[in-house]
Amino acid sequence: MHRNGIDAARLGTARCSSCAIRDLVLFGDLHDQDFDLIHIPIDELRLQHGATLYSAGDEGGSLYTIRSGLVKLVQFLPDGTQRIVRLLRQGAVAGLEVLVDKPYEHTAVVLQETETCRLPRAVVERLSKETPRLHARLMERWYQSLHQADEWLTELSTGSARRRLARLFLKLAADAPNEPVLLSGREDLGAMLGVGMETASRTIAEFKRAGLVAERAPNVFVCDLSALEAVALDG
Amino acid sequence: MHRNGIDAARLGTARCSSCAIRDLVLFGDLHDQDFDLIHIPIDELRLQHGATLYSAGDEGGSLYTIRSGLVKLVQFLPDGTQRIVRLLRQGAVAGLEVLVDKPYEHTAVVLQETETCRLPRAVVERLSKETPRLHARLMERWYQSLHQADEWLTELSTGSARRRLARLFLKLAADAPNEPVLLSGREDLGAMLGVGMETASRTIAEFKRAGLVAERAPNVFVCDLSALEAVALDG
DNA sequence: CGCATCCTTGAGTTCGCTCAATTAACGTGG
DNA sequence: CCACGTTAATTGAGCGAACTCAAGGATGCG
Repeated sequence: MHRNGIDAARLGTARCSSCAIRDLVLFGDLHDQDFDLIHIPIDELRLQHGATLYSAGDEGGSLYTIRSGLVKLVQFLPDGTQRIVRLLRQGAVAGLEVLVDKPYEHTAVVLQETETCRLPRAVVERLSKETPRLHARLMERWYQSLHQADEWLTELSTGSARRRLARLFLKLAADAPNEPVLLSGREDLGAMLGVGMETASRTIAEFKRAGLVAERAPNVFVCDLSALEAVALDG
Repeated sequence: MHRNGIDAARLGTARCSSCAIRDLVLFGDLHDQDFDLIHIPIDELRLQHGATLYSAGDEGGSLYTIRSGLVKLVQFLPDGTQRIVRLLRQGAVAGLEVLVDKPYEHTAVVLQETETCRLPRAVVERLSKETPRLHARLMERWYQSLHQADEWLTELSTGSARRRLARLFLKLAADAPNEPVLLSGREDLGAMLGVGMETASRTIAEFKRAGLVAERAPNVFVCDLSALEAVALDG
């Protein structure tokens, strides 16, 4: 399952009822008696940059709740090129498709050190049968994924490379406006925006010259959000 | 609700238990006693080209099951341009977002004469509480939407206009390889592929000259699928 | 120190956009 | 029945953006 054994550290068996980010995760609404239904251990994992949660086409055994970090969902085209279709952050769920008995649609790769809970399919299905509360949570995750997919299409796949890049920075900075934005290389950047990596590099360089962003360290950017906003709209 | 009263004909109150396409629709798995729970009428509507099911931002009152026809989901960008993010055909559901208490994400516009069942939110929620069978169906719809969204991004928003157009034809012809493909104008075509309408027109013209497609009547195309396949891959 | 990887930058070409003019199709009213 | 107006589609010309191919720096690790 885990191709990069080196990069996957099993932290232990999760105790959901005392989860620190309980209100964010899939099982947040469950009660103690609900957890009694779980007889399969839920592993908690820490994964390093580059580790693979699962690969497209694998028969899905588990869903993954992202507790912290950043994960990319990659889709490969017949011609070999790849496209990043979504980013997953704290609270998101990867691998929902296993709930409808499909193999994984994407390859899920860790971009920044990630802590995740692996939820065996059987656990979610069992709980889903018993407790209506989980349904609402599940639908919210489906919605979030779908919403992000649509946003990705309209915001990051439409308009000039300048505008796309500006919108990406704004999106990544959105929930922590004062924190620097962390990226993971020009190649990935291109794959997110649907442009070549040279174009990504050139556009970043241009942004730096214009003072829209500054690269504090490799792939660590501080952004002038209002200036980026202007670029996202006017070009 | 219906901006185009002219184009919306109320066919009557649906009787789900004798639905002709029951195995395709959302309520397909329900039993007679389930339907007893419904005390709100489900309207069946016939809508003409150009009619609007709902508009982005509206507070969602209902979901819509597409019984036949073709509907586009359109998203408007801040700068005024619009992008078609998905097409809905027989069996698909529009407006799932109302189930998580969100306003409609898109504007849903009829491209080809469409028959649809309007499912008031309260009905779906009520049934969803009572019968687990509906959950599976609902998740399948979420999955279908998400899957299509991802496909749309990788197949119709990546690569040259030639390749995108070829892939669109293949996608539309997929479930009826011998039927002609129906489109709805170059403007919409551009909005699906993320290119200008002039480019859409030019590319169609090029395909016609090359014998890849033939336009039997305005917006009615017969396709050479294997030739299109080659274009989709090699360019 | 040397190799590998990632990033940058250049030059040339192609592709798609914009603006604009022309043609085609269709429905209305004279 | 034809002239007209309206809307959609086509086509051209010029421009700008992004791609490709390729070379040259930077950085880090063994």
